[in-house]
Amino acid sequence: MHALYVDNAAVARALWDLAELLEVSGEPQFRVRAFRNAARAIESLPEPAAEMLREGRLQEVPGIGSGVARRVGELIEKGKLAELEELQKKTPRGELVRIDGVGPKSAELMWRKLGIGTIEQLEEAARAGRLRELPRFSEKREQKILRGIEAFRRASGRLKVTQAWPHADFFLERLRALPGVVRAEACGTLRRRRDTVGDIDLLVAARDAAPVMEAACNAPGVLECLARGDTKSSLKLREGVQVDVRVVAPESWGAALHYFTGSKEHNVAMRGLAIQRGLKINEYGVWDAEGRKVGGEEEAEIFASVGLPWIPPELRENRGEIEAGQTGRLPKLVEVGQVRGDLHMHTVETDGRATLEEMVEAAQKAGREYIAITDHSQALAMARGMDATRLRAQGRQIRELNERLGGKLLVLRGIEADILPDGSVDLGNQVLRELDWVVASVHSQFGLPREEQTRRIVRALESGVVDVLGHPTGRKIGHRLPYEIDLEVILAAAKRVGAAVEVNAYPDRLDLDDTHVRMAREAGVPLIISTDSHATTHLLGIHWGVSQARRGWAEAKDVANTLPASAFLAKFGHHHDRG
DNA sequence: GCCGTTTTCGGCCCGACTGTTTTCAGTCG
Repeated sequence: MHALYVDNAAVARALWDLAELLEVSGEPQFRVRAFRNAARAIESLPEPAAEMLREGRLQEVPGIGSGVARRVGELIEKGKLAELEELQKKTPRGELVRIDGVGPKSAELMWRKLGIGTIEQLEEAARAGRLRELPRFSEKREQKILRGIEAFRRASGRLKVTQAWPHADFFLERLRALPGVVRAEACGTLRRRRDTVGDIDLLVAARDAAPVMEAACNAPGVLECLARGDTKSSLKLREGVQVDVRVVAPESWGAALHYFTGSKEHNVAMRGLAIQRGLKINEYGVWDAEGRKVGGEEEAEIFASVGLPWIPPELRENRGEIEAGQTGRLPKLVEVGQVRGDLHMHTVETDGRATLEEMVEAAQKAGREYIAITDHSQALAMARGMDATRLRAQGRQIRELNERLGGKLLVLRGIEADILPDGSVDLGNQVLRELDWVVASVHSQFGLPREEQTRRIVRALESGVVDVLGHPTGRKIGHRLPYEIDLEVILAAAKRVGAAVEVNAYPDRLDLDDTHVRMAREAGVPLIISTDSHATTHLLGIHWGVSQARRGWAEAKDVANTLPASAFLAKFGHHHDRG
C-alpha cells in the first residue's frame, strides 16, 4: 500500500489523542503514560518517524516499543488509527481532560451523570451551575473550570508556532520547486513570529497562478479544498490546520508580502502615512495621485515610499515601530546567531531525557559556547528533584567534564531551584552559593492571590542567590493562564538585586512573552533566553525565544547570554570556586 | 505500553495541594 505523508507532529497528535481517550476510558495510568511518553519522544525526534520505522530504527528510540511502532505503521499506511476512531465514537469526552482542573475521573463522572462530552457542554453546565450537583463539586470548582476553559479558548483554534512551521515549510518547499515560482514565503502571524497562529498564510510570486493552485490543492495531507480561486486557495489539512495560498505577480511581491504580513493595525497606520503623502498603498503596490505605480516589487520600497526604513516583521504591531522608524530609533533586534549561552536545561538526573554528556555534545553542535545544567531541586518530587548530595555529585561530574572539554564548551554547574510558597529558595542559600548559576522558578501554588504571589517571588529574588527568574509568569499556552503577579514590582526587585529574567524558549511557554520582554527591557532588567531543554533536540529551539525577545524590541545588549563567556561570568559571576 | 534482565514479569517519579472531607479522592507537576 502507498505510504501517506504523515509528519511527526501528526503521529504525536494521534498518540496524544489516544492517550487521552484511554485515560477517560479508565485504562491503567501506566498504559496511558506510555502513549504520552511515546508522543513526546516522537515530537522531539530529529528526523521523520516514518523513515525510522521503514529502516527498522524506530524501536531504538526510548519510549517506543512494538506497540507504538505498529501504530505508527498503521498511521502511515492508512492515515488513521482504527482504534482511535473507535474510541472517539464510543468515548466523546476525551477532550474534557484538556481543561486545567478536569482529570479522567471528573470527565467520566460528568459524562455519566450529566452527559457532558465536549468542552462546550462543560462550559454551559458550569455557567448554569449544574456541575455543583455532582459529588465533590462546588461553585468554586465551577469557577476554576471556567477559568481553565478560558485559558484553553485563548489559544484554541490557534496553533503553537512549533506546530504551524512544519506545515508551512512543507508547502513552501513544494511550491518553490514549481516551475515559474519566483518566490514563496510564509506571512501573517507566522512571519511576525507571534506565539500562536490562527492559520497559515503563504504568499507565492509567479507569473502563472494556475499550476500553484493545482499543486497546493493536491498536496499530500490536504483533507479538503475550502476555496479554490484563480489566485487564492484555502485548504484544510488532515490535522485541522487551515492554509491560505495566495499568488501575486513578481512585480507586486513586496507590496503583497507587506500587506499579508500585517498586522492589520500596522497596515492601517502605514496606509495613513501614504495618504498624507498623496500616495496609496495596496497589496499590489504603491501608487501616486495619478494612479502611476511607484513601487511594489520589494518590501523595502513600501516603507521607503512613506519615508521609513524597512521594519522587521516582529515589530509590525503598531506599537510605536512607525514612530521609531521616523525618528531613526528602531531597535537593532537581537539575532539567533548572537546567542552564545543556553542557561536552562535538564538531564536524566531529573526529568530530562538525555544524559549530561549527550546534552553537552548537542549544545556544541547547536553552536553554544557555554551552557548551564539546571536540573530540578528536591521540592519538585514529581521530577525526582535533587537534594544537596545529588547536586554536589553532579557538580563534580561537570567539573570533570569541563576538564575533558578543555574550554571548547564551558559547562556551568547550575540548578532550577523551586521558589517555595513562602518565598524561600529550595535547598537553601548555602548550597546554592556553591553553584555557578541559579535559575529560580515557581512550580507550585499557582493560585496565590496577586500580592502574595508577587511577594513570594520578590522574596526569592532578595535572597541574593538567584541569577535568573525562570519562566516568570508560569503560563502554558493553551492550558494554563499566567499566575497572578505584579510584574512591575518583580522587575523592580530584579533590577535592585541584579538578577535577570528568563525568556523561556520552550514553545509551550514562551515566557516572558513579547509585551513582558518589553517591560523588562524598559525596566533595565537583563534578559536571558534559554531553551529549558528536556531533550537534545530542544536545544535547537532557542530561536523560538529569540523571536519573542525580538517582538519585545530586545537588542543584543539587552540579552545577557549574547555576551562571550568571560563577560557573562564577569556580570553574573558572584559565585566562586568555578570548575 | 515500555523496560530491563540478578527481570519475559512486575514494576512504572510520587509528594503536595485542593476542596469538601469527617478520612481522602482527584489533580497537578
